[in-house]
Amino acid sequence: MNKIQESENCKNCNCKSSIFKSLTPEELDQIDKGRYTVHYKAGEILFKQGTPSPHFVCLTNGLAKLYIEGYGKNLILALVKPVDYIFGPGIYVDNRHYYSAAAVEETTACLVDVNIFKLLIRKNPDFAEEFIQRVSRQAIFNFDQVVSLTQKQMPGRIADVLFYLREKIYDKNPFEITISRQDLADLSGMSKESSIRIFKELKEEGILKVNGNTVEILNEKQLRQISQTG
Amino acid sequence: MNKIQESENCKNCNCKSSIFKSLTPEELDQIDKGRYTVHYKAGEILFKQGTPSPHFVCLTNGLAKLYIEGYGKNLILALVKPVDYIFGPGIYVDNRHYYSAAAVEETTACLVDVNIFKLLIRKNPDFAEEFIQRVSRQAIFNFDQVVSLTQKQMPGRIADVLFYLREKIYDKNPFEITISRQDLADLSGMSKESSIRIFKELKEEGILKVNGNTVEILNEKQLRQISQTG
DNA sequence: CTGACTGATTGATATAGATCAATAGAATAT
DNA sequence: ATATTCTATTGATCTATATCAATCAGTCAG
Repeated sequence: MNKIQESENCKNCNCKSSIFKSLTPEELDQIDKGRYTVHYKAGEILFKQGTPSPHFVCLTNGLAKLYIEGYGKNLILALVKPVDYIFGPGIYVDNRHYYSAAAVEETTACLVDVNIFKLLIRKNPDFAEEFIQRVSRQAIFNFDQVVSLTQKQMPGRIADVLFYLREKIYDKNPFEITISRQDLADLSGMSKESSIRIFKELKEEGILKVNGNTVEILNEKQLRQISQTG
Repeated sequence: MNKIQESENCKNCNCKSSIFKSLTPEELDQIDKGRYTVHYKAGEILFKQGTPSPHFVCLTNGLAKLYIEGYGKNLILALVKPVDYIFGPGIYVDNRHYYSAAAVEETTACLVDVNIFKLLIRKNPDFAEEFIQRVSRQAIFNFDQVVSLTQKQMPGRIADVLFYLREKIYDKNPFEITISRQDLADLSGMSKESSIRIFKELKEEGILKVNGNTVEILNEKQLRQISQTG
């Protein structure tokens, strides 16, 4: 991920998430007061499922994974890249995290006091609406994911993950995969070995070109087909 | 489900969903203006995935299922009973339904104009906050479901569905299952035949007592165990 | 009462995908 | 440079679960 210029203040920060666009300069000042910046090395945990959630996280550099620690394995709900924020549902329920977050690459994040955020939600209807919109989009994404995971076979699920990585995360083709094969498996709800095997098959069929961690989707049509047929 | 007394007006309606508690009488009047009551027979569709979503639905009687029509099969996201509302994420995104809803039993619902609802979200911060809380709880529920569906084996998934039915839907033990075996399967992400088989096994092990459609959880501890071990 | 449709049940079979085990590379430490 | 550790890869085996097919029970129209 490209390095984004950080700022000393939320007002003139060019890495602020788009939901903040409806906030006035004064409101951004409020946010800024309860904010601090933290750096994480790859692999480090931002927060753990089950722990209290006193702030929400805005990613300004790097890449993080959000994952549920289930029964033996993990399920990756989403990857988060700059500039996006991580705002779990627990904040409006019992102030706990319902999933864990870990840095996949070297990562920088702003932590913002959750109470200030909640206050602004009450005060600024545009901001509230923007927020509800984000939460809604997230829910729709989760629907797609759960259908993919429960109704498609492995090749379809891997296809979906590949499209996700290309369109939502790395934003180009070819792209360099910076997550591990285990992460790939946790994203597609299968064993690490299976994800590797499907990956290989797609490569052998000429649908993917794989060079180390650099992946290119050569035959988009066919991959789309695989995604559809499950 | 017991029949709940309906009213001619939202203000003195005793079947209003609890999120409306933060609304003033005037605001309830507004809701009431764009509201109408509809009856559905068992099996009838309230709305279809993909169609526009001009109102949100508040269930006052009966039982409905919310389900995603996937690749060949359906996935039931939730059952909805009185008094609860159905408010899909599409309303704040592109005004489309992202899942379908159908009556499982004879059902009555109030349809409320979505624009009035949105207006009140902007106007009344308590209402907005209440709404966000609901959406958050829903998200947490979905997390639990996706973990159950992707990481547990069939007995664990059926156990989860049984607890769901007892605790969240029928609210008693023994309870009478009013959904079909196919619905049971769509709730637990497996084939109809498999759901029947697991059901039978639980009965034979003495964990369940089954009499027609009346089910009693006899050994809660053991069923909880099955849910845990996957 | 009787055929005919629908949902529930059971059994037999096939297979997608997990698991286990071994090896090969890469990366990091000594 | 070498040892060590961790991740990636491949192969062999096993099993959970789907699918197919048949039967059974209940319900409804005539």
